[in-house]
Amino acid sequence: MTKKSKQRDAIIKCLSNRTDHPTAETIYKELKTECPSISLGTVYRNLNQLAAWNTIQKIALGFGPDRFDPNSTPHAHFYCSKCGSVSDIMFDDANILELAKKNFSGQIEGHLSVYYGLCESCLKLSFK
Amino acid sequence: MTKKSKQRDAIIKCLSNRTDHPTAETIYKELKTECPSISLGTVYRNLNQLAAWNTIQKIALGFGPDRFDPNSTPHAHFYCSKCGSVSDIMFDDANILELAKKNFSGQIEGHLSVYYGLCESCLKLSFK
DNA sequence: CTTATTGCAAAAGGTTTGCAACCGA
DNA sequence: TCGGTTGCAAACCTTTTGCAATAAG
Repeated sequence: MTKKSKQRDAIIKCLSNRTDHPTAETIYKELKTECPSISLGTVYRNLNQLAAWNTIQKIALGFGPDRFDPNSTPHAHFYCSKCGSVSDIMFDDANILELAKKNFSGQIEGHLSVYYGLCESCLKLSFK
Repeated sequence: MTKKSKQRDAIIKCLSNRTDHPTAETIYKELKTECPSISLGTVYRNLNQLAAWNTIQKIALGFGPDRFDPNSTPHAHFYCSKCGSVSDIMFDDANILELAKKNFSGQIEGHLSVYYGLCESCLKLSFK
């Protein structure tokens, strides 16, 4: 049986208000002001729990700390190698999964997909 | 100027003889018999160097230790969530990159792509 | 002789975990 | 009261790094 907790609620609220796919540490620091007793371990524990419940999504970039996304629908992400920002790339995965399945003899259940390069604003800056 | 080293050659040879995308630790243990003085730090240093030279490829799965692939051509990988094996999925990335570019306003330079599920042999076992 | 490379061990970075205290049902 | 949740700190896992010694050119 799962009980409600002030900390978990605060974590969900904080994550839902953001579109920047923050790290556990970022969330921890933000919550520290409104809930000074919270600990980093609790943030990690709750984020993992929420991800296991498929309420949120954990995004591994392949380097550095994991990011978290309040949108648990499977979608690809983009990492800007200049400013470090992470954003969504929304498009239908179906064709991609089809293509992958055609080329693989096992059973594909999911896909971690991270594109990298220059985000829109860094791209603009590089032309100045 | 880059000098040749017995250790680096042994690492390349070891990796080239494998198709299982080993971790640095696995390579280290295998080399330990033929070259007992080698250290894990040296294995990491060389693998990173070779990846930077684009001689090999470093594969981040998003969890656990990184894997290494003697094939530096960009291609997707598959991780079996049952047996932990990593294998290649070869197919043309071009359409996928096209699709991603259409849906993103920045400049995409590369793509980390890891599928997961059951590999062929684990799939067979699950029907027994 | 010069300097890239090594082995070693310590440190870094990110995350998990054990445990006693706490709090919600 | 019962057991899920917390805060804390220590442990963990993987990888990087500083440094003196070694070896390639």
